[in-house]
Order: sequence, then C-alpha cells, then structure tokens
Amino acid sequence: MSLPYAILTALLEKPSSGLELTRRFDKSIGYFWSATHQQIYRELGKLEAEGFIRTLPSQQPARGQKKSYEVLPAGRAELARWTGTSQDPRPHRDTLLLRMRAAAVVGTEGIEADLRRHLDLHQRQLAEYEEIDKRDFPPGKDSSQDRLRHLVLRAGIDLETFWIQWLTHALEEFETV
Amino acid sequence: MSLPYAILTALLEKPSSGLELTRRFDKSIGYFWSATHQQIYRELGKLEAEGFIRTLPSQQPARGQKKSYEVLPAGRAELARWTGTSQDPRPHRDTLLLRMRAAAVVGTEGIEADLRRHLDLHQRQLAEYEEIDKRDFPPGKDSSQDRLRHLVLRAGIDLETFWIQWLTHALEEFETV
DNA sequence: CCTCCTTGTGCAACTAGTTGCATAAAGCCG
DNA sequence: CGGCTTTATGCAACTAGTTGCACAAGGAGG
Repeated sequence: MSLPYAILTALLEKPSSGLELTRRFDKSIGYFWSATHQQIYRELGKLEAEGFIRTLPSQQPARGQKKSYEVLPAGRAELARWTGTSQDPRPHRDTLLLRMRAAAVVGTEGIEADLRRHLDLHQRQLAEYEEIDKRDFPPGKDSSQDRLRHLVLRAGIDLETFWIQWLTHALEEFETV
Repeated sequence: MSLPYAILTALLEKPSSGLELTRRFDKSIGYFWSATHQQIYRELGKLEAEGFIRTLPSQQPARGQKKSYEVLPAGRAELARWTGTSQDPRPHRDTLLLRMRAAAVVGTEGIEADLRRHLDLHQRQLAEYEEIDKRDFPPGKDSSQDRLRHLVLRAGIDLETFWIQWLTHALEEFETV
C-alpha cells in the first residue's frame, strides 16, 4: 500500500519523530493521504526493520522519549522505484453522493442541513489551501520541485472548488422543489 | 459503514440476486461506492439476519441457485434514518497526488507515462457518464427522483472533467521542463 | 514534593475491504 | 452422455485502517 511511501516522502522532506509526522500529516501530506498516529508508529517500526529508515543517532529508545527518523539510501531508492511504477486508481468511495442516491428513493428528509455543513467544511478547506498557496508559493518560486508541489496544491484547490459549486447547485435544487 | 446502505438503495431500485447486484455495482452505484461480490454476499447475509431484507419467496436456498432479495419495511426505514443522519466526510486518499509529491523529492522518472494512462482512463470514464446522461436523462424527465439522480451523475461528470484538466495541465508542465 | 497536564510512544482489538479458491447447477456441443 | 464453460454462491485468510486505552517522561503550579 501507499502509507509507507507517504511516510518516506515526509521524512525526506524533513527527518521527524512519530508525533511530528502525525502533526505534519494533519496539515499537508494528510490532505490526500491521511493517517492516524497509530498507523504511523506501526509503519515506522516496519520501515526501520526493513532497513529503509533509521533513528537519528544520539537517541536511546525509551517510552516518552522523542525518537527521530531519517531515510536511508535504500529507502530513497525504494520510494523512487514505487513512484515510477504504474498503478491503477483506487476505487473511489463517497458517502454524500451515496446518500443523495438513497435520498432519491427514500426521501430527502434531513439531508439538506448536512449539505450546508459540508459546504461550510469545503469552504474552510479551500481557505486553508489558499493560505498555503499564498505563503509557500509566491510568484518567484518555480524550481521544478516547487512546480510539482504547486501542481498538487492546485489539485486540492480545484477539487474543493468543485465541491463548493456542486453543493451550491444541489442546495438551489432543493429550494425550487 | 456505508456498504449495507448502498445495497439497500440498489435493492429498492430493483430487487436482485447477489450476482446481479455485483454487476450493477460495477456500472452504477459502484462509481462512487464500489464493492466486490464477496463483500456483497457477506453483507446480504447480515442484512437478512437483521431483518432488513428477505429472499423473494418460491426460492429454496442452494448453491448455484439464484437467490433474489427484496427490502423489507424495516430496511427502508433504516435507510431513511441513515440518509438523514449527519456524517463527516471520510478521509480522502489519492495515490497519484501522493506520487507527484514523492516525485518532487526523488525525481519524476517513469511517472509521465502513467499520467497519460490515467488521462486516458478518465476520458473513457467521462465518455461512459455522458452516454448514461444522454440515455437516462433526456430533456423531458425531471421528477424530483430524476433530478436527484441527475445531480449525482453531474458530480461524476464534473469530477472526471476536473481530472482530465488537471492531468493535461500536469503533462504540459512536464513538457516545458 | 506531589499532583495534574502535555508530549510522546506504543499494544491490542476491532471493522472494512481484498484475494484466492471451492463448489454446485445448468447450458452448450460434439 | 461426458466434458467444457458460464452463472451463481460462498468460505477462509489476508491486508489496511480505526478506536480505545496504557504508560512513561517532563514541566507547571499550588
């Protein structure tokens, strides 16, 4: 699966401890590959056992003691291999669309309020992305690294924009019934 | 989770056997809630045990013997309850965006071909949706049922359109490096 | 200095989803 | 009528992801 590769990418961007990774997942990589701290700790253990990462020296492993990891050459190679390997898109699951379809059969009772709530959530997310856009990608920056990362952010922005439009349209539909 | 509700919706639209449901999932509900035949058979068993569905009469249960199900009033009520219940959007995972982010760190070797392949897949999917659009939603049809189902289809069409645009843009980016 | 809160790591048990395979009936075809 | 394919149902074992909780260290404050 993809989680180990998400972690390798995050660690290459910056060596971190489990908790730091968890926090960074919550506001960056996690936008398109979320993970709980549990998954992350477990995966860090596996990656270390496989020789893809190691704990930074000068740190004895103990509970409640911060333990930072960095990527080893074998880990970078494995990530590069995976990145270049063709993969099918994973099946796509969306509860809200499913509920709309159900609502067509059993009635729309109660769903409108939740559409509004989702609209609000997407608007917040969009605002967050635009914040990042302004902060991390000012006009001058366009190394090829930056351009790729910016492309990913654009996908996020455009997806949120799509949802906002769709939800707005759906809510209009409800008003005219 | 949502699978049982996807199945209830499909069965309300039309009573079916396990295999028929599997096929219908592959070309309708499955566009936003996919499931394997395995999941479906297991879930049908559970739904029957809970008294939400039953096998159509005049059918003895035997291997290799078709067994059709229909939704009972309790099942419809449960689906209506679920549909009207507020739910958080589930975390969103996308391998391709993750790979782009990884590519920013370890290089883009090999990813371009796969972007083209994905572009092709999305174009086919869009064509399929537009086919359904033409076939199932001619201008006259707009009962409130139809309008909701059409709204869901529009989401599919617009999402595919988004991906096609994004991938096209990404590939242009690659050419100018 | 002892309790409480925060930071950090981790185990165990669960739910959801996937993959591989078995089995049975029924139709097709020489 | 005997093997071959298709239709149909299902078990078992696996991988991925979630939830609930435990526990240790260190700092803050009465």
